[in-house]
Amino acid sequence: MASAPEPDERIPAPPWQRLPDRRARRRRDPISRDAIVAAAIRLLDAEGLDEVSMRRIADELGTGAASLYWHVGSKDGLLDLVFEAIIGEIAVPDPDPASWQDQLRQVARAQREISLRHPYIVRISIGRIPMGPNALRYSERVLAILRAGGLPPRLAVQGSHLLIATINGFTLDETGVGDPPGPPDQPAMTGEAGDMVRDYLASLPERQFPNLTELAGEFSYADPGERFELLIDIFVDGLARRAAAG
Amino acid sequence: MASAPEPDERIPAPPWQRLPDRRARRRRDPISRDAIVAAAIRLLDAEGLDEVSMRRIADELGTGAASLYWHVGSKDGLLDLVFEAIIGEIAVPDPDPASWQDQLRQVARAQREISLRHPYIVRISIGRIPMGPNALRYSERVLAILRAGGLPPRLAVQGSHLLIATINGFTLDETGVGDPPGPPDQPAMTGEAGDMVRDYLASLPERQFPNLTELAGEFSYADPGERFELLIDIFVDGLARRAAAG
DNA sequence: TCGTTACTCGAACATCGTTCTATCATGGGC
DNA sequence: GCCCATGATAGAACGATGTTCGAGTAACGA
Repeated sequence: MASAPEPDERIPAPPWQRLPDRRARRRRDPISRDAIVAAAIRLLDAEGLDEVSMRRIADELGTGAASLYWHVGSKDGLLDLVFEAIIGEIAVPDPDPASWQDQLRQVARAQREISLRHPYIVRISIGRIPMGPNALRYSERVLAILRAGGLPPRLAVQGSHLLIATINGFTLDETGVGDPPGPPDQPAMTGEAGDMVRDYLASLPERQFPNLTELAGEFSYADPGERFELLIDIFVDGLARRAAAG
Repeated sequence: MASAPEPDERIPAPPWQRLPDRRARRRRDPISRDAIVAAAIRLLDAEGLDEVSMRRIADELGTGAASLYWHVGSKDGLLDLVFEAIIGEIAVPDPDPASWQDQLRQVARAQREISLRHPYIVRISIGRIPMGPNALRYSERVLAILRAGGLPPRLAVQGSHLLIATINGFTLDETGVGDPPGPPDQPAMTGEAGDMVRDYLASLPERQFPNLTELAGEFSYADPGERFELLIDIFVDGLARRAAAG
C-alpha cells in the first residue's frame, strides 16, 4: 500500500502546540460501544456480576453513567453485547464425520472453560435468546458436527440444544456459589467449604439419613473436572446410542 | 410414592444458616414466618420473580416491609425458605432395586413439573446450597434409589448431583424466557415466538449457515416434553451403562 | 404494678437502572 | 467567513429496591 492520502486520517496535534489551551485534555478517549463492552467484561471478570453497575462501568471509563446509554441503550442491551462477545471466544472444530463424538466432547470442554473463565455468563444468558452473529455461528458449527455424525435432523437439533443446556446446568452448579474475590459468606463446594458440608452431612441423624451420612465423604471429595468428564461421557454415549438406534 | 413418614428427629441447623432463630410465636397476628413464605410463593407464582419485592409481599399481608425482617432476616433468607418449601413438594418413591431406572425417570419428571409450576425456583436456587430438611430428604431419597440400583458410592453421589444439575439446565432453558406467567402453560419457545425464530433462521444467508437454514423448521416444532424425555433417556441410559461397566 | 421480652412499622439511607435536559464539539452548507 | 444540525457527553433527578434505625405497642412473668 502506497501512501495515498486517506480522507479521514486524523493528524495529531504537535506536542508544542499551546493554542487550544482552553481545554488541554478536552479530547478524551472516545467511549465507544466496543470500549464499553470491554470495560464491562473486565469488571465482570474481576469483581463478579453482583458488583457491576452502570455507574461502576462508567467510572472505569472515566465518564458518567448516563453517557453509556447513548451507546448501549440499556443494561440489558449491554449484557446482550457481553454475551455475544464471550460466545465468540468459543472455538468449534470443523466437522469430521469419523470423530464426531470426540468433537462433541471438545465443544463441551471448551464451553465449560469459557464458563469458568467468565463465571457469570450462564446467569447472564438466562432470559436471553442467543441470536447474535457469534451465537448463530456457534449453533451452526455444533449442528454441523452432529449432522456430519449422521444424526437425523430432529435429533441433531435437539441434541445440540440439550448439550448446551446440560453444560449450562453443570456450570451453574459449579460457579453458582461465590463471586470471585468476595468474602465467602456462602461456602463454595470446594476446599474448606466442602469439608464443612461433609462434616455437616456426617453429623445428621443416621437413622433418618443413612445414605447421606454414609456417603458424606464423597461430597467433599468431588472433583468438578472428573464429574464433568462423567457427564459428557454419559451424554455423548447416550446420544450416540440414540443415533444408532434411530 | 409419597414421602416416608419418618419420626421427626431434630435436624441441627447448618452452620451457614442466615435466618434469625425465632421459633416462638406468641400472638396469632396475621404475620408469621409461614404466612410470609406462603404470601411470597403466591406472589411469585402469580407475578414472577422480577415483580416480587419485600414491599409487595408486605402489602399482600397488609403490613410494611420492615415488619418482614424480624421474621426472615433478609430477602435472601426468605428465598431460602421459599426454596425449601417448594422442594418439599417433590415426591420421591421408595427405592425398588428392580426398577431404579424407571424411578429415576419418575424423579426427573417430578422435578421438571415442579419447575414448571414455579418457573422461578431454578433461578432462586442458583447461589444456594440446598441443605434444609426438605432438601436433605430429597437428596437422601434420590441417593437411596441409586444405591438400591447397585451403583457404587461415588457414582451414586455424582449421578444424583448430575441428574439434578442436568434437569436444572433443561428447565432454565424451558422457563427462561417470559418471566410473567403466560396464561397458556405452553412454554415460550412454541407458537408465535417459535415461528419468529424459525422465520429468522430460514432467512439467514444459506452459504454461511447451511445447517441452520435447512433445519429451521425443527426449531419451531420443538416439543419440550418430547425433548425432556429424550434427555432423561440419554442420561439414565448413560448412567446405567456406566454402572454396569464400573 | 413493673419491667422485660416479643413484635410492629414509619422514616430514612444507600444504591440501583433509567430519563431529562443542558451543553459541548464539530463538520457541512450557505 | 459564519451557523446550525447533529453526534456525543454528563450532571441532576426520578422512582424503586433491600435494608437499618429506633420509637412505639402489646403481653406475659414476677
